[in-house]
Amino acid sequence: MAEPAQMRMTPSRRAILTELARACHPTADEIYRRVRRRLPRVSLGTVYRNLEVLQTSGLIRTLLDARGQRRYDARLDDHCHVRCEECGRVDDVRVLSERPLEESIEDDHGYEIRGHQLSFVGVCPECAPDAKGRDSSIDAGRPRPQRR
Amino acid sequence: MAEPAQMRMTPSRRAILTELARACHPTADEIYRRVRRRLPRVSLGTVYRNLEVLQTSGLIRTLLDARGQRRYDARLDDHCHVRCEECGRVDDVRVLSERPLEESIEDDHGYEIRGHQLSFVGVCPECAPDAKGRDSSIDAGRPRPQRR
DNA sequence: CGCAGGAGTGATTCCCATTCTCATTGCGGG
DNA sequence: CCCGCAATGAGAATGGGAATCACTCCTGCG
Repeated sequence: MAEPAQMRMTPSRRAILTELARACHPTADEIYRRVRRRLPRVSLGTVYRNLEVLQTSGLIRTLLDARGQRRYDARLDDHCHVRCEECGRVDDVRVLSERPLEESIEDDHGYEIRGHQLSFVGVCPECAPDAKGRDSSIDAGRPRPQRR
Repeated sequence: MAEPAQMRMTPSRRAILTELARACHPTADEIYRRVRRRLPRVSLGTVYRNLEVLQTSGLIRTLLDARGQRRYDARLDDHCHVRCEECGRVDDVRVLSERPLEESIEDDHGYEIRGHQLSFVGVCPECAPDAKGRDSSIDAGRPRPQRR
Protein backbone atom coordinates (compact mmCIF):
# COMPACT_ATOMS: atom_id res chain seq x y z
CA MET A 1 0.00 0.00 0.00
CA ALA A 2 0.95 3.65 -0.39
CA GLU A 3 2.48 3.28 -3.83
CA PRO A 4 4.66 6.13 -5.09
CA ALA A 5 1.66 7.86 -6.59
CA GLN A 6 2.11 10.18 -9.55
CA MET A 7 4.10 13.05 -8.12
CA ARG A 8 6.34 15.60 -9.76
CA MET A 9 9.81 15.96 -8.36
CA THR A 10 9.86 19.72 -8.10
CA PRO A 11 12.79 21.82 -6.89
CA SER A 12 11.21 22.43 -3.49
CA ARG A 13 10.55 18.73 -3.01
CA ARG A 14 14.06 17.86 -3.99
CA ALA A 15 15.42 20.45 -1.57
CA ILE A 16 13.26 19.10 1.25
CA LEU A 17 14.57 15.60 0.63
CA THR A 18 18.13 16.87 0.59
CA GLU A 19 17.80 18.74 3.87
CA LEU A 20 15.98 15.84 5.41
CA ALA A 21 18.84 13.52 4.59
CA ARG A 22 21.29 16.00 6.07
CA ALA A 23 19.63 17.00 9.33
CA CYS A 24 18.60 14.45 11.92
CA HIS A 25 14.82 14.32 12.37
CA PRO A 26 14.13 17.99 11.80
CA THR A 27 10.82 19.68 12.48
CA ALA A 28 8.88 21.24 9.62
CA ASP A 29 10.15 24.62 10.69
CA GLU A 30 13.78 23.53 10.71
CA ILE A 31 13.36 22.13 7.22
CA TYR A 32 11.70 25.35 6.17
CA ARG A 33 14.61 27.45 7.40
CA ARG A 34 17.18 25.20 5.75
CA VAL A 35 15.38 24.97 2.44
CA ARG A 36 15.05 28.73 2.36
CA ARG A 37 18.80 29.14 2.41
CA ARG A 38 18.89 27.88 -1.14
CA LEU A 39 15.36 28.55 -2.31
CA PRO A 40 14.46 31.78 -0.53
CA ARG A 41 11.00 32.06 -1.99
CA VAL A 42 9.67 28.77 -0.61
CA SER A 43 6.84 29.27 1.84
CA LEU A 44 6.12 27.37 5.03
CA GLY A 45 2.85 26.13 3.61
CA THR A 46 4.70 24.56 0.72
CA VAL A 47 7.00 22.75 3.09
CA TYR A 48 4.09 21.30 5.04
CA ARG A 49 2.24 20.41 1.88
CA ASN A 50 5.23 18.67 0.38
CA LEU A 51 6.13 16.81 3.54
CA GLU A 52 2.63 15.43 3.39
CA VAL A 53 2.99 14.52 -0.27
CA LEU A 54 6.38 12.90 0.23
CA GLN A 55 5.06 10.86 3.10
CA THR A 56 2.03 9.74 1.13
CA SER A 57 4.32 8.70 -1.67
CA GLY A 58 6.33 6.65 0.78
CA LEU A 59 9.55 8.61 0.40
CA ILE A 60 9.76 9.84 3.99
CA ARG A 61 8.28 9.08 7.40
CA THR A 62 6.70 11.16 10.08
CA LEU A 63 7.32 10.74 13.77
CA LEU A 64 6.41 12.56 16.94
CA ASP A 65 8.92 13.88 19.43
CA ALA A 66 8.41 13.62 23.18
CA ARG A 67 6.27 16.77 23.21
CA GLY A 68 4.05 15.77 20.33
CA GLN A 69 5.64 17.91 17.65
CA ARG A 70 6.05 16.30 14.26
CA ARG A 71 9.50 15.44 13.01
CA TYR A 72 10.48 13.89 9.72
CA ASP A 73 12.72 10.99 8.91
CA ALA A 74 14.41 10.03 5.66
CA ARG A 75 15.04 6.50 6.86
CA LEU A 76 12.33 4.15 5.71
CA ASP A 77 13.28 1.00 7.58
CA ASP A 78 11.94 0.23 11.05
CA HIS A 79 14.23 1.40 13.80
CA CYS A 80 14.10 2.69 17.36
CA HIS A 81 14.36 6.27 18.58
CA VAL A 82 15.42 8.08 21.72
CA ARG A 83 13.52 11.27 22.38
CA CYS A 84 14.65 14.05 24.68
CA GLU A 85 11.85 15.25 26.92
CA GLU A 86 13.46 18.65 27.31
CA CYS A 87 14.41 19.91 23.87
CA GLY A 88 12.48 17.50 21.66
CA ARG A 89 15.56 16.20 19.90
CA VAL A 90 15.26 12.68 18.49
CA ASP A 91 18.11 10.29 17.80
CA ASP A 92 18.22 6.90 16.15
CA VAL A 93 19.07 4.01 18.40
CA ARG A 94 21.74 1.60 17.32
CA VAL A 95 20.56 -1.83 18.29
CA LEU A 96 23.32 -4.19 19.26
CA SER A 97 21.77 -7.44 20.22
CA GLU A 98 24.44 -8.36 22.70
CA ARG A 99 23.76 -5.44 25.03
CA PRO A 100 20.75 -4.34 27.05
CA LEU A 101 19.11 -1.56 25.06
CA GLU A 102 18.69 1.09 27.75
CA GLU A 103 22.24 0.67 28.89
CA SER A 104 23.71 1.05 25.44
CA ILE A 105 21.62 4.14 24.76
CA GLU A 106 22.93 5.76 27.92
CA ASP A 107 26.50 4.85 27.02
CA ASP A 108 26.45 5.46 23.28
CA HIS A 109 24.24 8.50 23.10
CA GLY A 110 24.65 10.08 26.52
CA TYR A 111 20.94 10.15 27.19
CA GLU A 112 19.59 9.69 30.66
CA ILE A 113 16.80 7.23 29.96
CA ARG A 114 13.59 7.72 31.87
CA GLY A 115 11.34 5.21 30.18
CA HIS A 116 10.32 3.53 27.01
CA GLN A 117 7.21 2.88 25.01
CA LEU A 118 6.14 0.15 22.70
CA SER A 119 3.12 1.10 20.70
CA PHE A 120 1.32 -0.21 17.71
CA VAL A 121 -0.34 1.97 15.13
CA GLY A 122 -3.21 0.99 12.95
CA VAL A 123 -6.89 1.51 12.35
CA CYS A 124 -9.46 0.67 14.99
CA PRO A 125 -12.57 -1.35 14.16
CA GLU A 126 -14.80 1.74 14.18
CA CYS A 127 -12.65 3.45 11.59
CA ALA A 128 -12.06 0.40 9.45
CA PRO A 129 -12.43 1.35 5.76
CA ASP A 130 -14.86 -1.49 5.11
CA ALA A 131 -17.06 -0.07 7.88
CA LYS A 132 -18.53 -3.43 8.80
CA GLY A 133 -21.81 -2.32 10.33
CA ARG A 134 -20.86 -1.78 13.96
CA ASP A 135 -21.93 1.69 15.00
CA SER A 136 -20.47 1.92 18.45
CA SER A 137 -23.06 2.16 21.16
CA ILE A 138 -20.34 3.32 23.48
CA ASP A 139 -18.91 6.72 22.74
CA ALA A 140 -21.47 7.08 20.00
CA GLY A 141 -21.01 10.73 19.22
CA ARG A 142 -17.53 10.31 17.81
CA PRO A 143 -17.27 12.18 14.54
CA ARG A 144 -15.93 10.45 11.49
CA PRO A 145 -12.21 10.49 10.79
CA GLN A 146 -11.43 14.08 9.84
CA ARG A 147 -7.72 14.77 9.50
CA ARG A 148 -7.04 16.40 12.84
CA MET B 1 11.86 10.33 41.32
CA ALA B 2 8.74 12.44 40.97
CA GLU B 3 7.58 11.95 44.54
CA PRO B 4 3.92 12.68 45.32
CA ALA B 5 4.70 16.33 46.00
CA GLN B 6 2.56 18.27 48.44
CA MET B 7 -0.70 18.64 46.61
CA ARG B 8 -4.21 19.19 47.84
CA MET B 9 -6.84 16.75 46.69
CA THR B 10 -9.44 19.25 45.55
CA PRO B 11 -12.87 18.40 44.13
CA SER B 12 -11.80 19.20 40.59
CA ARG B 13 -8.75 17.00 40.91
CA ARG B 14 -10.78 14.19 42.36
CA ALA B 15 -13.27 14.52 39.52
CA ILE B 16 -10.48 14.43 36.95
CA LEU B 17 -9.10 11.26 38.47
CA THR B 18 -12.55 9.70 38.54
CA GLU B 19 -13.25 10.46 34.92
CA LEU B 20 -9.79 9.36 33.94
CA ALA B 21 -10.37 5.99 35.54
CA ARG B 22 -13.69 5.69 33.76
CA ALA B 23 -12.84 6.75 30.23
CA CYS B 24 -10.09 5.06 28.28
CA HIS B 25 -7.25 7.45 27.53
CA PRO B 26 -9.31 10.60 27.14
CA THR B 27 -7.99 13.87 25.76
CA ALA B 28 -7.94 16.97 27.96
CA ASP B 29 -11.06 18.17 26.23
CA GLU B 30 -12.94 14.92 26.83
CA ILE B 31 -12.04 15.08 30.49
CA TYR B 32 -13.14 18.68 30.57
CA ARG B 33 -16.56 17.85 29.14
CA ARG B 34 -17.03 14.93 31.52
CA VAL B 35 -15.89 16.76 34.62
CA ARG B 36 -18.23 19.61 33.76
CA ARG B 37 -21.22 17.31 33.94
CA ARG B 38 -20.76 17.14 37.69
CA LEU B 39 -18.79 20.31 38.35
CA PRO B 40 -20.18 22.72 35.81
CA ARG B 41 -18.03 25.63 36.88
CA VAL B 42 -14.68 23.99 36.16
CA SER B 43 -12.76 25.69 33.39
CA LEU B 44 -10.63 24.16 30.67
CA GLY B 45 -7.57 25.88 32.05
CA THR B 46 -8.08 24.18 35.38
CA VAL B 47 -8.26 20.82 33.71
CA TYR B 48 -5.00 21.38 31.88
CA ARG B 49 -3.35 22.74 35.00
CA ASN B 50 -4.47 19.84 37.14
CA LEU B 51 -3.55 17.22 34.60
CA GLU B 52 -0.07 18.73 34.72
CA VAL B 53 -0.08 18.70 38.52
CA LEU B 54 -1.35 15.15 38.74
CA GLN B 55 1.28 13.97 36.32
CA THR B 56 4.05 15.75 38.19
CA SER B 57 2.82 14.11 41.36
CA GLY B 58 3.03 10.77 39.65
CA LEU B 59 -0.67 9.98 39.90
CA ILE B 60 -1.31 9.83 36.16
CA ARG B 61 0.61 9.51 32.92
CA THR B 62 0.58 11.38 29.68
CA LEU B 63 0.77 9.78 26.29
CA LEU B 64 0.49 10.89 22.70
CA ASP B 65 -2.01 9.47 20.26
CA ALA B 66 -1.16 8.72 16.63
CA ARG B 67 -1.79 12.34 15.65
CA GLY B 68 0.27 13.89 18.41
CA GLN B 69 -2.57 14.95 20.68
CA ARG B 70 -2.04 14.38 24.39
CA ARG B 71 -4.08 11.74 26.13
CA TYR B 72 -4.06 10.76 29.76
CA ASP B 73 -3.77 7.42 31.45
CA ALA B 74 -4.65 6.38 34.98
CA ARG B 75 -2.57 3.22 34.73
CA LEU B 76 0.88 3.74 36.12
CA ASP B 77 2.55 0.47 35.17
CA ASP B 78 4.38 0.03 31.88
CA HIS B 79 2.17 -1.39 29.19
CA CYS B 80 1.71 -1.26 25.43
CA HIS B 81 -0.81 0.72 23.42
CA VAL B 82 -2.52 0.49 20.07
CA ARG B 83 -3.28 3.81 18.48
CA CYS B 84 -5.78 4.42 15.71
CA GLU B 85 -4.39 6.63 12.97
CA GLU B 86 -7.84 7.75 11.95
CA CYS B 87 -9.69 8.81 15.08
CA GLY B 88 -6.87 8.97 17.59
CA ARG B 89 -8.36 6.40 19.92
CA VAL B 90 -5.86 4.54 22.08
CA ASP B 91 -6.33 1.10 23.61
CA ASP B 92 -4.25 -0.90 26.02
CA VAL B 93 -2.67 -4.02 24.63
CA ARG B 94 -3.04 -7.23 26.52
CA VAL B 95 0.26 -9.01 26.31
CA LEU B 96 -0.01 -12.76 26.22
CA SER B 97 3.45 -14.15 25.92
CA GLU B 98 2.41 -17.22 24.02
CA ARG B 99 1.13 -15.32 21.00
CA PRO B 100 2.71 -12.96 18.45
CA LEU B 101 1.76 -9.46 19.52
CA GLU B 102 0.50 -8.01 16.26
CA GLU B 103 -1.66 -11.00 15.60
CA SER B 104 -3.31 -10.92 18.98
CA ILE B 105 -3.97 -7.21 18.68
CA GLU B 106 -5.74 -7.74 15.39
CA ASP B 107 -7.76 -10.60 16.82
CA ASP B 108 -8.51 -9.26 20.28
CA HIS B 109 -9.04 -5.61 19.52
CA GLY B 110 -10.07 -5.65 15.87
CA TYR B 111 -7.40 -3.21 14.85
CA GLU B 112 -5.79 -3.42 11.45
CA ILE B 113 -2.15 -3.02 12.45
CA ARG B 114 0.00 -0.92 10.16
CA GLY B 115 3.18 -0.66 12.17
CA HIS B 116 4.76 -0.35 15.53
CA GLN B 117 7.28 1.80 17.32
CA LEU B 118 9.68 1.23 20.11
CA SER B 119 10.99 4.45 21.50
CA PHE B 120 12.90 5.52 24.54
CA VAL B 121 12.33 8.76 26.35
CA GLY B 122 14.86 10.58 28.44
CA VAL B 123 17.09 13.62 28.53
CA CYS B 124 19.78 14.18 25.93
CA PRO B 125 23.32 15.13 26.93
CA GLU B 126 22.82 18.79 25.95
CA CYS B 127 19.82 19.09 28.26
CA ALA B 128 21.30 17.11 31.13
CA PRO B 129 20.58 18.90 34.40
CA ASP B 130 24.24 18.77 35.44
CA ALA B 131 25.09 20.53 32.15
CA LYS B 132 28.49 18.91 31.82
CA GLY B 133 30.21 21.52 29.62
CA ARG B 134 29.52 20.26 26.08
CA ASP B 135 28.13 23.13 24.05
CA SER B 136 27.26 21.50 20.77
CA SER B 137 29.34 22.81 17.88
CA ILE B 138 26.92 21.20 15.50
CA ASP B 139 23.48 22.77 15.39
CA ALA B 140 24.77 25.56 17.60
CA GLY B 141 21.81 27.90 17.34
CA ARG B 142 19.48 25.63 19.25
CA PRO B 143 17.77 27.67 21.96
CA ARG B 144 17.76 26.37 25.49
CA PRO B 145 15.00 23.98 26.59
CA GLN B 146 11.98 26.24 26.87
CA ARG B 147 8.76 24.33 27.45
CA ARG B 148 7.37 24.06 23.95
C1' DC C 1 -11.28 34.04 66.76
C1' DG C 2 -9.06 36.84 63.07
C1' DC C 3 -5.67 37.28 59.77
C1' DA C 4 -1.72 36.69 56.37
C1' DG C 5 0.03 33.91 52.81
C1' DG C 6 -0.10 30.61 49.61
C1' DA C 7 -2.65 27.09 46.78
C1' DG C 8 -6.41 26.61 43.61
C1' DT C 9 -9.60 28.40 40.40
C1' DG C 10 -12.51 30.64 36.34
C1' DA C 11 -12.13 33.38 32.57
C1' DT C 12 -9.56 34.92 29.20
C1' DT C 13 -5.75 35.76 26.33
C1' DC C 14 -1.59 34.33 24.13
C1' DC C 15 1.45 31.33 21.47
C1' DC C 16 2.68 28.50 18.05
C1' DA C 17 2.39 24.24 15.02
C1' DT C 18 -0.35 22.98 11.41
C1' DT C 19 -4.00 23.59 7.96
C1' DC C 20 -6.67 26.09 4.78
C1' DT C 21 -7.87 29.56 1.20
C1' DC C 22 -7.14 31.69 -2.88
C1' DA C 23 -5.03 34.00 -6.46
C1' DT C 24 -1.01 33.18 -9.36
C1' DT C 25 2.54 30.54 -11.83
C1' DG C 26 4.57 27.33 -14.82
C1' DC C 27 5.22 22.80 -16.71
C1' DG C 28 3.54 19.10 -20.13
C1' DG C 29 0.64 17.67 -23.72
C1' DG C 30 -1.85 18.72 -27.68
C1' DC D 1 1.10 28.77 -28.81
C1' DC D 2 -2.70 27.54 -25.71
C1' DC D 3 -5.15 24.81 -22.08
C1' DG D 4 -5.55 22.53 -17.83
C1' DC D 5 -4.01 21.24 -13.79
C1' DA D 6 -0.52 20.55 -10.28
C1' DA D 7 2.33 23.37 -7.50
C1' DT D 8 3.20 27.48 -5.19
C1' DG D 9 3.40 32.00 -2.09
C1' DA D 10 1.25 34.72 1.07
C1' DG D 11 -1.35 35.08 4.66
C1' DA D 12 -5.49 34.07 7.44
C1' DA D 13 -7.66 30.55 10.25
C1' DT D 14 -7.63 26.72 13.53
C1' DG D 15 -6.93 24.40 17.60
C1' DG D 16 -4.27 22.47 21.44
C1' DG D 17 -2.04 23.87 25.18
C1' DA D 18 0.18 27.28 28.34
C1' DA D 19 0.13 31.58 30.70
C1' DT D 20 -1.95 35.55 33.07
C1' DC D 21 -4.74 37.76 36.48
C1' DA D 22 -7.91 38.74 39.84
C1' DC D 23 -10.36 36.41 43.16
C1' DT D 24 -11.59 32.58 46.57
C1' DC D 25 -10.58 29.24 49.94
C1' DC D 26 -7.76 26.87 53.26
C1' DT D 27 -4.51 26.55 56.93
C1' DG D 28 -1.43 27.55 60.34
C1' DC D 29 -0.43 30.94 63.79
C1' DG D 30 -0.67 34.59 66.95
